[in-house]
Order: sequence, then structure tokens, then C-alpha cells
Amino acid sequence: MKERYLRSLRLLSECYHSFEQMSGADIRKTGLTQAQFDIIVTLGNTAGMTFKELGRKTLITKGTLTGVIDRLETRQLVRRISGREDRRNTIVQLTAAGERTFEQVFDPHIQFCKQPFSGYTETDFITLEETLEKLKNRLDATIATTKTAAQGRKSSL
Amino acid sequence: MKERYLRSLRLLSECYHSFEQMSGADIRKTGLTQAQFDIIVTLGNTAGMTFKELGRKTLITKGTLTGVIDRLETRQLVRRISGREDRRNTIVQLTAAGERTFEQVFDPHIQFCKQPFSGYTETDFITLEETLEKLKNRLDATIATTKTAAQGRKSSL
DNA sequence: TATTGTTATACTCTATAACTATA
DNA sequence: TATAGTTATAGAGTATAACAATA
Repeated sequence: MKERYLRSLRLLSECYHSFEQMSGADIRKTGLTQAQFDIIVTLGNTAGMTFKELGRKTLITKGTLTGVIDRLETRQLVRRISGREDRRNTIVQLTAAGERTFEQVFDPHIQFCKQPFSGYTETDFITLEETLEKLKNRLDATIATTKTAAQGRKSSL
Repeated sequence: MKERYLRSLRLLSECYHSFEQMSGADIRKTGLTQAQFDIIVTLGNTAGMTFKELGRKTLITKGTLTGVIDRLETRQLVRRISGREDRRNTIVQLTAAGERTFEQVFDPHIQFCKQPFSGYTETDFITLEETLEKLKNRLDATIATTKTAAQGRKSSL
């Protein structure tokens, strides 16, 4: 039982890195970096959102986000719009080309990511979800205890 | 059932990022980057290893590894030794200061990482391990099908 | 004064490929 | 020729802090 959690953490790490390797190879084929892909996917099917919200959802801090958005804007995949209510806000939204990229990239990617689950039964999914949910709750609770406030979680896929 | 796997993948991603956030905050307090920490931990309790092996274990490619090791060598935490058998090899090993760092850093870190599991029962651990192991096997099988050969997996905690 | 986003700085990692020295 | 590691290059993310415009 001693240090048993280490095995679990190692497995979590290995699972994620395997997923990253699989998913990342597919993403890089699109010519987008992981961060750029996250932004495109987060903005897909929305009317756009502020830097603040985008940063919260993708876990990219504002300084970095400016650079990422700059590069996407250079490629004309997103645009910046000044907020009308609060003019301190900048809304980032997909351009038409960005929406096309989203469509070309997102669906094939999630189809690609479906592969490992081909043999999963309903019970397998329930177990997996419950197990991960429990772990996530514990991890987040620990974070909340460690620092006074926990921030938002990354979720792009 | 449609697209059900997306929820699982999102949970996996969220778990890992929560873990990273928790673990990363603890690691950064040591003044080491994640890559540097991985190297120190991988070299801890060994007589050293070649660049090739170190790269395989940490999933850092050789070009990057040279830079990471350079910075650790500057800080006198590791040293390079020419291989005696095959002089093309370079063995990397912890210096005395590196070993001290390993000891100061590793044990507190794994104690820190124990926190989320304080309420876990034996059954919880078994479920978690089996669930993650199954997922990892499926992910790796997919990778193996996608590319002809799958490489080693990252494991430093 | 507080907030949103930008800019600047300095570092670190990544991917790729050409190169050196050994084998 | 093949392998181990280095170097070079170009790009990208990170952390931190100072700053401008707006509230």
C-alpha cells in the first residue's frame, strides 16, 4: 500500500502522454500548434469571446495569449473586435477562414480520437468517467487547499 | 452513446492538467523547470546514463536535451563523462550537488502529490489502476497502428 | 484605483536538419 | 555507412512586470 498512489499518478501521466502523442500528431498535420488548435476549437461555434474568457478556458495567460492571437490574426484565422459595452475588452472571433479551418480540423480530429474506444462497452465508459471524475475532484480539492483559490480548468477536447 | 468518448477524453485532459497544476506549482518552487526536474529525478539513484537513454526516458529529443543538460551543467547539478567503451557515448550523471537536490526535491514532492489520495481505499486504487491501464493499452495500440512503431513512454512520476 | 489587454524582457522548450567524431 | 551527441536556426510558449486606455 505504501506509495501506491505513485503508480496511479504514473499511469495518469502515461495515459495523458499517450493521448498527447496520438492527438498531437494529428493536430500538427493541420499546421496548427497545440495552443493555436485550442484557440480555434474554443472559438468554434461561438460568437467570439474576450481575451480574459479565452485565457481562462485555455489556461493561457494574457501575455502569452496576445502572441498566440497575433499569429492567428496574421494567418487571418481570427480577428480582434473592440468591445462595445466595455471598451477595455477585446473580443476575439473566428474569421470565415477560421470557421472553415475549425470545420476542416475539428470533426476529423474527434473521429481520429475515437479509435482507442472502439471496444469500449457502456460499462467501460461509466467506470472510466466515474474514476476520472473522482480523481479530478480530489486533485482540484487539493489545489483549492494549497492555493486559496483554484482557477478554471482547461477543457479544449 | 454518441461521441461519448469525448467526455472521457476531456476528463483525462482535465485530470492531467489539474495534476500538472498541482505538481507544477510544487516543482517551480524548487527553481527547476519541468524538464530539468524530470532529468534530476530520472538520474536520481542511478550511476548515470547516456544521452540516448535519458532522452528515451524523458521523451526529450537529443537536440533539446543538449540544451537542458547544458543548463543543468552550468548550475553544476550534472556532469558529462565520455563513455569508455564507446567514445561516441556521453554519460550524464548527478554531481554531489545534484544528488543533494534530488534528495531535497524528490521526497517532498511525492509527499506533496500524495494529498489527493488521502481518502482512497484499496478498492479505489485497484479501480483507478485497472481503468487507466486499460485506457493506456488502447491508446498505445492506436498509436502503434497509426505509426508503424511506438516509442517509449514518459514516466518521471 | 482597478481592470483589460499590450509590450518588453529573458528564458526555456520544440522541431528539424546539418555537422563532428567516433564506430 | 551508421550512430551519438552537438550546433544552428526558426518558432513558439512561459513568467513577470511595467504600461496605456478605460472604467
